[in-house]
This record gives sequence, C-alpha cells and structure tokens, in this order.
Amino acid sequence: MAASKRQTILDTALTLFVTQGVSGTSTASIAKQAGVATGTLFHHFPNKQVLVDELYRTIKQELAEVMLKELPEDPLAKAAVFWHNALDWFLDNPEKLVFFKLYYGSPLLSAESKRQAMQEVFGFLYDFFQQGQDAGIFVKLPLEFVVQNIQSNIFSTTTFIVENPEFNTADFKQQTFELMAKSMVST
Amino acid sequence: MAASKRQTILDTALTLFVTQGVSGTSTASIAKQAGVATGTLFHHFPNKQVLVDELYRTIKQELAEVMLKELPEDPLAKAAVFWHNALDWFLDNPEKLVFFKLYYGSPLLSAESKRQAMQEVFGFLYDFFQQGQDAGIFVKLPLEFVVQNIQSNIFSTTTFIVENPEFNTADFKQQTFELMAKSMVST
DNA sequence: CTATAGACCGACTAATCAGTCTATTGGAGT
DNA sequence: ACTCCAATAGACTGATTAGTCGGTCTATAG
Repeated sequence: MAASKRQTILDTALTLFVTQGVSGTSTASIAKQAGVATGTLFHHFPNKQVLVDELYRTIKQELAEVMLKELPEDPLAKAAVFWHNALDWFLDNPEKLVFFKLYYGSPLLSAESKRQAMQEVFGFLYDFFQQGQDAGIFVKLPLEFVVQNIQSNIFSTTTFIVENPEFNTADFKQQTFELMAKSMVST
Repeated sequence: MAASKRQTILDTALTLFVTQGVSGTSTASIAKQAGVATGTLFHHFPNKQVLVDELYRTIKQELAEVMLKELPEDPLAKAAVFWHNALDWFLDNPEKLVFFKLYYGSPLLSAESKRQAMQEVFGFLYDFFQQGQDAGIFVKLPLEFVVQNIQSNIFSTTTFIVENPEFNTADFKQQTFELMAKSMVST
C-alpha cells in the first residue's frame, strides 16, 4: 500500500497547508513531515507554486468526478442530487474543503482566475441555471451571482456540519437544500 | 491631516495584507511602504501577530458601530436595514471586506475564536433570530447555522458587487435582500 | 533652561526560506 | 555484465524573515 513519495508529498502538503496556510508552510517542513529530502520534493515539483497548483488540480479533479455522478434529468431532482453529492464529498474530505476555501480566498489569485477555476468544478451549474431561468423556474438574477452564491452556501453549510458533527444527518442536509432551493425558485 | 505613524502602519498593513496575504507580507515591507523604520513598527506593535489582531479589532469596531445605526423595531424592516447597512459599509470599504474574509478564513484561528469574533460583530443577529423563531416568523434551524449562513451570504454578495460594479444599485441590493429573506422566513 | 519620556531610526542578528548541487542508489533494457 | 537514467538524499547557498539594540530626536513639564 506504500504510496509513491510524490503522492506522500502531496498528502502531507495538504495537511500542513490547511493547518498553517500555504505561505505559512515551508517546503522544508513538508519534506521533513513526509519523510523525504528537500531534493526529492524539488525533483517532483520544480517549485512551491507548482506543488500548490498540482494539489488544487488533483483535488478539483476528484471533486468534479464525484459531482457529476448519477444526475437525474428533472431539474429540481438534479439540483437535489448535486447538492447532496457536493455536501457528502466535502464532509468526507474536510481537509480538501478547507483547501478549496483557502484557494478561492487567496488574495494572490485574480478574480478572473477564480471564476475560471470555479467554472471547471461548478461549470455545469451555469447551463443548468440558464435553462431553469429560461423555463421560468428560477429567479432572474445574474448567473455569475447565483453560482457564486450557491458555492459559498455549500462551503458555509459543510463548514458548519464539520464543526458540528451532530448535524451530519440526512434530515439536516435535506433541510439545507430546501433552504437554498427556496431562495432560488422564482415566485 | 498627517495621520500618526501608528495609524499609517495599520493602513499600510491592511493594503498589503489584502493584496499579498498576511504571511506573504513582511514586517519590513510594511515599514518601508509606510515610510517608517522597522524599529518604529515594533515600537508600536510588540510583534506581527499583535499588529494583525489590532487591525482586526479596529475594523470590527468600525463595522459594529455602523451596523447598529438606525435600526427600526419591526423585525423584517430591521433585517432589511441591517442588510443594507452591512452591504453599503463593505462596498465603501472593499479592502476591509477582503481582510474580514481573510481573517475568518485563516486556518490559524480556531473555530471557537471565529465564533467568538463573529459574535462581536453579528452578535445581535442571534437574539434577533431567536425572537423571530419563537414568534414563528423564521425557519427553525440552529442559530449558529443561520447566522453563519447570513454572514457568508453578505460576504459573497458584496464580493460579487465589488467585482461587478454595474450591479451596485439600490435595486439589486434590495433583490439580494429578498433572496436571503425568502429562504429565512418560515413557510 | 534642563530633565525626562517616549517616538523614532536603521544597522544588525539568528533563524528560516526556497531552491541548487553533487553524489549515490537501484532497477529496467540490452 | 554493463549502461543508463529516474529517484533519492542532504549539505549548502544567498536572500529574506521577525525581531533587537543602542542610540538620537523632540516635546513638554518643572
């Protein structure tokens, strides 16, 4: 089961980044904690930024694959499954949730880069909402706004459940979905 | 109108923190940009952490004072004024918005510290919602969840408007309030 | 006028940073 | 058996870090 050193470095970096921040974590400490030499770290990743980007890329990839599973056709049912998929994955991967929040909250990333990055994960939400708006099901507000709102809602909800595990129940998750959906459905 | 050096240091630190992150900003660069010697910075603030905390404290204070102004009695009207006060202040102070997001998103702060910090700014929301829930006006969900949800909603909404200034209109702000309120009012 | 206190300065230090370099290992292909 | 190269190691480097220290300047109180 021995993971490759490259993967061990990524795993270790994730843990340290989400506890100390990215700038607050030295490459030396990652290497030490991962049980490799600094030379090994820089053999696999030419510099620290590439390591961070690669970490984001792989996590985003994992999430995207899970999210698009088993989506039904009916718009509202689709939205519900999407919501539960997202919540469950973040709840199973709390460190990755924190890393996403760090990454999207980083002042070093331009608004444009973030929009683009978000589109890669939550991209299908744009089409989905556009269609719902055209059909008169969803509120007529800027797509960009709606998608950002839902994303921030997901982060906020999962963060709450992670910090209050007694609410990690199917019932509560369904309630949060209805809360979000109620605001989005046009009246 | 020459601001004190202490204040200049705080102002400069805010600007640098929100463009480069806290760990990404050296004390030397703050001093240089502020036009003071490093010794002066450490004369006013015993260490970097105290500077960060002091910055947060003063910003939080400013916000709290603005937020509690001119609140009417009627619960829904009160919520509306609160919403607009918060939005307008953050829109007038975009750097302080980013700093708040950084601060609350920092992995170095414990969940408990954040809860406590938030209570100092959005504290009256707890009582407000408790009363609304008791009166059957608002959805019955954990107070902590509701308050965190609204706070994240404020951050997300103001961030959107900052990045899309064409939506900085009374009309749009009112729409976002109704969106938030619709989800909170019990059905 | 003088004594005192606190604001201010910037060279300095010890530690830490990201990244480099040279050397060694071990396995895969021939 | 030999060659080759990716993977690994860790000592090393020059730059940068947070914070210190010895001392100067300035305002005000006695």
